[in-house]
Amino acid sequence: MNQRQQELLDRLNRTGKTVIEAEAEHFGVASMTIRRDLRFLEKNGLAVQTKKGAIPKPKIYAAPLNMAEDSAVKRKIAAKLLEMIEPSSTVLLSTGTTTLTFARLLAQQNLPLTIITNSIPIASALFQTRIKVILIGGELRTTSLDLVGPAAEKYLSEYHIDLLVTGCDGADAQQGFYTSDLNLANLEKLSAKVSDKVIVITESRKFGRKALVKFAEIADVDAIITDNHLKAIDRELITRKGVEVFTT
Amino acid sequence: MNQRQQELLDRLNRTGKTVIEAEAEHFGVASMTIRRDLRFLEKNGLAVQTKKGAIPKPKIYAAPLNMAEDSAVKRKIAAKLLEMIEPSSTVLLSTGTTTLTFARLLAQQNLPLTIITNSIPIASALFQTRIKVILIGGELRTTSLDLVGPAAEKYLSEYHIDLLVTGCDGADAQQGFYTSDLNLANLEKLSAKVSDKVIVITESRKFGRKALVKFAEIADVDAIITDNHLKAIDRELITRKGVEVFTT
DNA sequence: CAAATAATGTTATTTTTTAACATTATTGAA
DNA sequence: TTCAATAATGTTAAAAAATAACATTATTTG
Repeated sequence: MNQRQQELLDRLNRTGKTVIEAEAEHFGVASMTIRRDLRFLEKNGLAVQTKKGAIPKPKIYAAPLNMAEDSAVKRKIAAKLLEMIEPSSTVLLSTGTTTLTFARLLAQQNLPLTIITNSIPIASALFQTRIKVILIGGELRTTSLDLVGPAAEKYLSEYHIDLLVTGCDGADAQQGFYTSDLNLANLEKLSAKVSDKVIVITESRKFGRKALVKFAEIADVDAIITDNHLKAIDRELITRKGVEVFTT
Repeated sequence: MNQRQQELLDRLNRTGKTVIEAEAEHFGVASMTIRRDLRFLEKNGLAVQTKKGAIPKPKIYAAPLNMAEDSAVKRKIAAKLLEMIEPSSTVLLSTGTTTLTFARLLAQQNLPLTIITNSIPIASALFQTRIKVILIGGELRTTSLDLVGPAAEKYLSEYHIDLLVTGCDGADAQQGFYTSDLNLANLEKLSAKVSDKVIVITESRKFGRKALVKFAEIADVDAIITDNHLKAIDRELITRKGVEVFTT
């Protein structure tokens, strides 16, 4: 990589994008040269060519972040939740793919909020918005870029939260909510304890699937937001326990 | 957003990219329609148009991660530091570009270590390695994806650290080390207090530049690692205070 | 130094993108 | 329901961008 390509990459990384014609002029070279540079950077995994230039190659967190495909169902659930958020409140947003979808939606709004989370992808999604972000410390899970463990619990225990928003790996209309990680289950239990209100957001297909550890009873939560494929019998069971159900 | 756009976005997120002509065929519509869809997705911050299609919008602001250009100087300093690391020790790696370069080097080794850090880029760099990573919680700084503030200090105060490795924004051979953020300075002071040993790694060009807040005296640290352009007079002043100086 | 090689520039050609308008579908009010 | 209004999609010509191929200029190296 030559001097010009180095500088080009630096400028690209600093500004977030580059435009061929402008760079050609800046460096005083033919635009074909910049095109060749961008091809080179792309081939080496440092950039992705766009319409008239390039952007930096999406980096480090890309994989774990993309794994949370923003499905249409999740986006609808997130939109429903958004209606219920009080401006200026403090919301604890637990790790998960549905909660991440919600965070991305939040990032596009202009709500004054404080978000506390144990998920690096969620914290990143809210980076450089009006939202004040507090990341819970703890041990980094190698599977999902989030923070759990006793240290995380200790950290969280000092806070008071208006609203906890969490997802789940499995749910049962009679039994409650499940997750597949013991450490995370402990953190979820504590989260509910320090929060005034608890909302679970989850795709309806999670109902009927149990996972490793139960972290909450149905009656422990105030509301569930899910999609409109929730079975009538499940809905009935849940509302009978005094828990509100919202569907998309 | 209509049905087709939803599905297009889902496919895009699942596969990581999309090609106009292929999608036009898949949906049985004119390629112009897919073009319009991609424009729409781009306008809504969900995708970035590329040469013949689009990729998902990079989920995280890339600049602070990339800003740590791994300069040759920084890589040499990092290599020097690596020689001094005790296996199985607990190292506190503070936020900064030079420390990030070191983290990237660490990720390529196979050392059993525990790294505690307040930097998301550093934690990410060490993701999925043999290294156990503990991320200090706290308030997310909008400039640099790291965590500071009273909560971070409280969290850190519970730990005992073998070695603190930190950089600086400015240094003076008589006065000490400077940073440009008050919150970070407080955290650095505390970090030194809970650590047995302190090493500062910094490019020599930082000497002679003072920044907003002093966070340590020269004599507070055990060693300084820098490049071989450190002025002889500075080196003399530092060693006279009983602080070791290593150069690349 | 001179041949070989690499980098850059130039330009004609191809491909992609856009804009503008035509056509078809959808909506909503009478 | 009909029928205008509006929105979505299709078609095509024009513009812009990207490429390939070759010319020219630097740079290396024996």
